[in-house]
Amino acid sequence: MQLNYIHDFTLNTKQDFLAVQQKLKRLIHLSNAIDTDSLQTCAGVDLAYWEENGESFGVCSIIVLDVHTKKVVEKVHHFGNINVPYVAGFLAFRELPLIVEAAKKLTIEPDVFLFDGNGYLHPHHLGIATHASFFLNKPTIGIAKTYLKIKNHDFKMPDNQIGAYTDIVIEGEVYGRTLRTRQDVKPIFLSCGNFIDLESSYQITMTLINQESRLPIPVRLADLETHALRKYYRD
DNA sequence: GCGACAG
DNA sequence: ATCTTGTCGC
Repeated sequence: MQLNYIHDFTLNTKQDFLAVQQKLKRLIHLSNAIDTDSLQTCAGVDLAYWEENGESFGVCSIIVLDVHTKKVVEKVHHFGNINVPYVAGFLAFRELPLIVEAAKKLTIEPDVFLFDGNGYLHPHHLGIATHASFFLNKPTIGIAKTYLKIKNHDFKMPDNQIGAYTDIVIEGEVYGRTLRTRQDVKPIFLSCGNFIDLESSYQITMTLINQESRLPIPVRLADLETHALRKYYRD
């Protein structure tokens, strides 16, 4: 599978993007069970944006954590131009160029990557987490803060208890789950990225939750880091 | 024309 | 995502 398209500016129409998603869709594998105890490291990925002289810039941060000590073991980032506009359903085409470059700077090869955005929970099962797996060749998990409505299907609110969830089933297929990671806090929307099953994704996500945020630690830290980096690059 | 719309 | 002040609560 040729993946250099991510830097090809001729691939910028919705039809082109759709064609790519349809092809990659066949290569998704969600039956792989991964035991949390067998993991060593996991990474969180996020981006921040800003405008300067009418140009769009972005910075991607990847934070790698030791799963068991919860300590940061590596931190990389990549800053650059943003050329693709945000269109719901096509987020990956906008964010992947910076993500791929940032990932190249990693010396550690994380066992799993957690993304700020959907994975399989997507109209074509190709949210950012799933799409990115084909570049990283590693298991990925999607963590979205708001719900992306698919086929007019609404999500069912889980109980107000840590770990409670309701699966998002659309036309008989499980797309992901609405997950309460903290009590009295809005749920997150979890879905497989690729090369991992939903149950493992759930276990890993819950293992990475602390009192600081409803988001798993690596994603939260990457979010904070991108804001700090933006402040740095702006000045 | 109007509303929806991951980040 | 980003632009932004105050404000409620632990």
